[in-house]
Amino acid sequence: MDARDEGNPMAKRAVSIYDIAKLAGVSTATVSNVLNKKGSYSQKTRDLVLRIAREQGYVANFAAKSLRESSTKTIALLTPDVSNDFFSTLVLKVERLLRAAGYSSYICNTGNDNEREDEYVRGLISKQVDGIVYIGGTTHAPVQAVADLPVVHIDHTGTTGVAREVYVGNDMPQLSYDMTATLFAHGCKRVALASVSASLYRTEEHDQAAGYYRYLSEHGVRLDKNLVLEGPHRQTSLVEAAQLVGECLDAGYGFDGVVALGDRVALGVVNALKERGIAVGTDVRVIGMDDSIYSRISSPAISTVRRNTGQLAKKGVEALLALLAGNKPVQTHVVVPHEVIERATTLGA
Amino acid sequence: MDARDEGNPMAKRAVSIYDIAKLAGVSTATVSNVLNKKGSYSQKTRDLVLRIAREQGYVANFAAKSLRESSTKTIALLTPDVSNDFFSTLVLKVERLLRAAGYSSYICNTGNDNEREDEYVRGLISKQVDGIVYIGGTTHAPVQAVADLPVVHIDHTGTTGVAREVYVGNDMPQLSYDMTATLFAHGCKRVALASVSASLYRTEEHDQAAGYYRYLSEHGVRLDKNLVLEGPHRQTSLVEAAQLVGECLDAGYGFDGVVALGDRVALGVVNALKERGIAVGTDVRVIGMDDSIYSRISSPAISTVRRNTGQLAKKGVEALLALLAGNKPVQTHVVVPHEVIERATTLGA
DNA sequence: CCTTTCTACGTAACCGTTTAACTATTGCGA
DNA sequence: TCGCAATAGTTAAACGGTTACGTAGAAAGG
Repeated sequence: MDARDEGNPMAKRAVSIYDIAKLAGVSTATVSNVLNKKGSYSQKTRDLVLRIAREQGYVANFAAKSLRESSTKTIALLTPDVSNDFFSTLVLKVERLLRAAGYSSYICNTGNDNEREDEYVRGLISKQVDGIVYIGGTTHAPVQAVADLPVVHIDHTGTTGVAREVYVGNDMPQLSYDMTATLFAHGCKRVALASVSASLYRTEEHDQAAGYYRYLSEHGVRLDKNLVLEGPHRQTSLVEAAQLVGECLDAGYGFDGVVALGDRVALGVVNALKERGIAVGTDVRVIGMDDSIYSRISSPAISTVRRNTGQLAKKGVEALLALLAGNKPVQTHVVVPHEVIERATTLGA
Repeated sequence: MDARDEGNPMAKRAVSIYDIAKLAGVSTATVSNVLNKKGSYSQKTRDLVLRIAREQGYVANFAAKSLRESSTKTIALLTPDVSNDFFSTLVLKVERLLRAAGYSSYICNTGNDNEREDEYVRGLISKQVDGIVYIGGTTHAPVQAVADLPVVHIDHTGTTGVAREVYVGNDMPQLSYDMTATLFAHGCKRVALASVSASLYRTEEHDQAAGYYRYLSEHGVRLDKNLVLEGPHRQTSLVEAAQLVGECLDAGYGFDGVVALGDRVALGVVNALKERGIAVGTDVRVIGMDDSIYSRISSPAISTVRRNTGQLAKKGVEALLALLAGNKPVQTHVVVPHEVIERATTLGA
């Protein structure tokens, strides 16, 4: 009886390169060479080894391989909330591109909890990931020093202080500027700002609001603090947004346009307006942001800003692959253009 | 110069147990023992090793550890679509429970592509995951034989033919039965069935519809084929549902209730009805399923069925942990109770 | 004082792969 | 015929941990 067959009969060891070598009557080196198309071997040996490998259902031991090669061909994707439509879209697109490039992805949901994030990162370093992609949101505390891994931030603020680091995102101030401009272009006179996302996006959100303020000051519109609707940051941004808008209306602060920093927020606003019998798209125009499912399922459909997740993912992955290849990135801050999508809530009817 | 310091200066090797042993003047065995709280060592040695480990920023090499132990403490979570609210909730809850039990999760998005799923599974076996959890949807083709790993299915149909396998889910036929019963209890006479989810859930969906048919036959209600609204299965179940309902109305097939197999479908139905000026909740009552975000953001809020993701996750993880511990599962099919949540679309006003 | 039993380590094998370095055989040109 | 190169392999070390087993020294018991 082969020594390797002993022990717990339940736990039948997986077949290894060693077993194949034995069956084929060659050395493990040759088996390895054949399987990796390296070195030299005869056609006959190749066929034999391949046949046996298939017959035995051989599958390489990843741990052994990455221990030896000290490379895992795995990238960690850190995102605050995969159940967020925008983020999960981004995550999925990044994952697809990485897979096409021969990398596996390790999807981590941090819940925007810095402690959990650090815990994750420690685990990831232990797991020897080859790189890290932060997707969405903000990391408030400086991110834990991340060995010397390449890091890419997609729609994410926060720094790791690592040498090889690239940021990919939209020009958020310009984005809210364009949203505001769109409403004024439709003749709106009093435009409110609604921002009630979860605290996840605080820093980013601050940037976002900037464009609203800049538009007003550039166009000589007096800022009315009563029209800046900012709630405490809870999960249900939608319900909260509806509430804030309701309170604003009930308090008699009239407005004819709403810049909503997020489609969920916009949807809450639209619902609140509808409930009060206000004609959305004519009496009050609303624009959201992200071109997420929420803007499309709404009735009336919500105008929004497409942030171009496809490009964000593509540029991010390109940057990461460049870093992994050891190249210095061409630019450390990549800006992806956005696009205003007008629908019923600004066009009316 | 230490031999281990040679080579590419960029790629500074991570500090290993070997380095610590050298610095502490002990053997690697002792270091390992201290770090794992095994074996015996003096207080002095313990403190010394721990201090050096901390100072050097030691982090264990996961590949080496799992190669030696042939266990990764990692579970694969296979789900058709993480951007689906219901699935991602389930995934997140399962992940949290597993982490509490000391397991990492490897989240895989199969896109319900059997080929991609097989590719994933091969990779997972290579990565030596300790177990697999299928979350949501259906695997049409028999799932690839999955070594001898424990497998748990949560809200998922399809078999791996593996020895240690447990199913956790709701009683779907009963669920649609209860949905139908709810509408009839409100006095509805003609109840339609709308099912337009993506093909992801086909088998499961077939089960789902069963309760609708059973209710009708048990209560002597004649089945009107015109009220069974089934679209070709596309992604945008919402738009499609709205379209189907619209066509049905335009064709003059009246109804006063809709059983929608999914909240997205229900939302599409509600939107279509509203657009035609039909009073949802009084003229026509609608009930969805999953208690997802879609039912809550709708205005009017949509009645739905809570499937209890908390329990689904909990029972699933419990079963998996039992299997991992080598125990035979108490039951191979666990049924989690559901609960009808009535909101405005069945209660009116 | 001798034997036994602990305590506190050290030694070395092992997990499965890759790969540098080496060997043996063959072919071929000069 | 000799030398050289190419082909087809083999051997053994290395990756970074864990752990069975060995052992030196101290304490304890008779």
